[in-house]
Amino acid sequence: MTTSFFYMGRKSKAKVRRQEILFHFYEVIIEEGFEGASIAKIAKKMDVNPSLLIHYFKNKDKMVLGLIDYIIETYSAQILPDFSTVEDPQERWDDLVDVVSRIQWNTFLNTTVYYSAYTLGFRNDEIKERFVQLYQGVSDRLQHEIEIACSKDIINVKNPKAAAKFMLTLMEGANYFQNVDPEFTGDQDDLEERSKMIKETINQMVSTGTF
Amino acid sequence: MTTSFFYMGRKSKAKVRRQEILFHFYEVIIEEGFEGASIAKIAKKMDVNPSLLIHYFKNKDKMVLGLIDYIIETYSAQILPDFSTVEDPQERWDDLVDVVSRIQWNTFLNTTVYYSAYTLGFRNDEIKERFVQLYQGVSDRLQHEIEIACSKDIINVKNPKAAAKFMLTLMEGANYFQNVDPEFTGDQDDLEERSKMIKETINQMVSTGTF
Amino acid sequence: MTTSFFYMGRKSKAKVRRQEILFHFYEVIIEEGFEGASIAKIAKKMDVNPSLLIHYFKNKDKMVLGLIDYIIETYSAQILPDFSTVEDPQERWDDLVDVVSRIQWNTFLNTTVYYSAYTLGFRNDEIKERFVQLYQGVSDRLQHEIEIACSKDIINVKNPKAAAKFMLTLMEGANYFQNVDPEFTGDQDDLEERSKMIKETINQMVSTGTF
Amino acid sequence: MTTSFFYMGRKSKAKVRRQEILFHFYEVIIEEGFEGASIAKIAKKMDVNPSLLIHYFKNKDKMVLGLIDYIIETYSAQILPDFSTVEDPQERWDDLVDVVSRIQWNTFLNTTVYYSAYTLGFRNDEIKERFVQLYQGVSDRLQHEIEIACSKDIINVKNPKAAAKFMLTLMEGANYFQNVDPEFTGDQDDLEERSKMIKETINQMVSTGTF
DNA sequence: GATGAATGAGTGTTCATTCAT
DNA sequence: GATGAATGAACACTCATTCAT
Repeated sequence: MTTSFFYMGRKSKAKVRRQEILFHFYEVIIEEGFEGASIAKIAKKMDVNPSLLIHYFKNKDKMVLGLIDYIIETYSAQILPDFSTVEDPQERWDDLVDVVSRIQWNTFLNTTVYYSAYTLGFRNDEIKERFVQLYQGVSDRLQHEIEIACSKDIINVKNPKAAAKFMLTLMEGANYFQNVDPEFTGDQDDLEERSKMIKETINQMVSTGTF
Repeated sequence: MTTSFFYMGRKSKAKVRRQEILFHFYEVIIEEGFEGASIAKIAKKMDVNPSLLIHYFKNKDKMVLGLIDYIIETYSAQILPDFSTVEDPQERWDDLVDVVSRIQWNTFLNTTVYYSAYTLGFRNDEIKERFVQLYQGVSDRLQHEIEIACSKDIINVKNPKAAAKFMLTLMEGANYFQNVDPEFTGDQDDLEERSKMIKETINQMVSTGTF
Repeated sequence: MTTSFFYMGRKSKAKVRRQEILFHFYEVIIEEGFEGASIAKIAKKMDVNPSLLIHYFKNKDKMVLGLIDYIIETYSAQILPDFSTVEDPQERWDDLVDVVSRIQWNTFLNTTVYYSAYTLGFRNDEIKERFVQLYQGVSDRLQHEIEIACSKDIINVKNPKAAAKFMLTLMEGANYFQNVDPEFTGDQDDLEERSKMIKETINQMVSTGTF
Repeated sequence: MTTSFFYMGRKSKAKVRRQEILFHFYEVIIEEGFEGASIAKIAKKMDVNPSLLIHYFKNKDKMVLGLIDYIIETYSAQILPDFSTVEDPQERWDDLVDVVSRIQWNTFLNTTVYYSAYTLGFRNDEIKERFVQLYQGVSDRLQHEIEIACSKDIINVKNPKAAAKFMLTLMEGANYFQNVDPEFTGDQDDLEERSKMIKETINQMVSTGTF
């Protein structure tokens, strides 16, 4: 539908509304699970008519895709800070490893929502592709940092890509396992200890020439 | 209650039926996702009446719990073989590391089904508990093997529990990451290479006194 | 779903229920038009749950097809009586022409329902086919009567098929036109007059060698 | 109210828009049936906002009435040409019969649309009235031509109105029947043959004093 | 003149489940 | 042990329509 200059009609609220809807979608999934998150429930939570959600997303499938994007953007934006401002190379590398070892993405992304989305990817290529790209992006950034650290002789790695993947594997494994570790308390000491272990593992691997 | 032959037969039939239902439940989840797996669809696939499923499981919640058990039993039974028959300690350790590094549980448990079940745990304590116990069991067995290898001076580990957790983390991380790695082809060479890297990582960590 | 001898389950009411549903479908169309005949309205009229209609017909399309069959069976059963018992050939022919000239199928089939169904045929080959066969059947029977009358020298027709089609055309045209004729009162005298004219037309055509 | 040039322009734009909407309404009915022709679909086809259609027609009922008018105007305009310019009375009559025998109104009016509209008349007096008047008009014109032909001794008819109705009946019956005649191919020869038969029938009836 | 926001009733259909047989 | 009848709540979605801009 072309919007001519003369007949503009009502101002679009689409961007804000869509964001708002996705936020509530997210909230309902937390409370009721992905399979329990119906349009009606989301609408009720927003105190609007269910058909309004359809108005903004055409159908639920597109709403789910919107949510996936929302999740992935959140993840991307928060998973790794920008290290390019850190001048000292040793410090830059230490910062990176520090961040990687401390990451608990269930603090900025609800676990149920995240795993629900991730699981959808196995039966939906469009969704899978987004996750692939997400991890590709993170992997690339890690690789980039590894290469820099390497060039400054901070670490010793022949295959930066493999090393980046190893780091990612460790990050994800730690996160995954945390969910089922009965000894995981979440308190500061526990987190510190785990972080330290991951850090040591990484440093061990990047200094002994394994990669 | 007498356990006559007849009674056994009856009981066994119910058991078989339940197994059969769970198997089809599993299959439907693969095709339609957890949220798409309805009693009607399962019944259709089995070519029986939907009421029959209710008859055997009382309600769907209990059917889901049955499925979780089914999954966890499968996982438990297949994740790690029994190494107690291997006499040579070095060989026993090598076998273990070999198995751990090669594990791809998506070969014996469908990824969608597994992650769906895993995700349910975040909102259902009963389910969570089963997963916790599952990993606890695996962790205990790994720890046990580490202790044996340690006592025979094959490896050098002060904190066997931490080492076991590290191995689990690596296993799960590798599995998780595989799903989103665009470079993962699944062919023999690729698998071999990944396996080798995990093996080296483990051996590196258990020999340098990190744990 | 196979119904073994041993486990028969509950007795099927399908045949009766389906008929009952179709009857109410028909009734609702009369009151609200085809486009206004929703499953909910039919169910309400029957004082049952809407999902019960789905239970018996799977979906609305199949319900519509069921209705078409219902209509066509009614039409077939009532449009022409059996003339084979009439022994005297002249009487047999006269009876036929009498019936044909008097037919007002809106007395045994509601006009809205009938035309709605007929109209559906233009966009649905399955429905169209049923109407084609319906008219084919009537045409065949007319042709058969014409041939008999011909062989007994009651009438003089070289092309019985064409004559049969002409009679059908006249029948349908008269019915169609009646609906939009402001002078059509429907009272006895009017009907008689129209009937007489059709009769004369037919007899004129089958005696002067037009066919 | 002054009919200034400007005002004319505005008024004309509305008229054009309304025509445009009705045209697309018509098109959607062809594709989706009357019951499937929603405002949203029409708007989508026109690539305008649904509210615009309401803006021009107030509500759907009035849009339907507009469509009926559109159909009836088209029908009226095309069903019978003006014969008043034909001077020779025999030729004039022959032309008329020729036209009548050849009419296939599904060439200038889609069958689905026409029958849908016609069917609506049974439950809506306003619509019925328009169809009645439509056929009244056609009937009057036929009667007029019959009277002229009679006065010139081309044909022999005592009851011109009855003869006109007969012609209309034949026209409509032929059209109706064509839709369900499996032997109707639509090719030139077939049409020619049918046309010839109708022509003969008419001429037979208007010369033998049946009317 | 035209758009987009928003509603509320309604659509067909699926859901898990109960109960009679 | 198994089926089929029946329900009632819920599902995603479409409907015509109103109103603000």
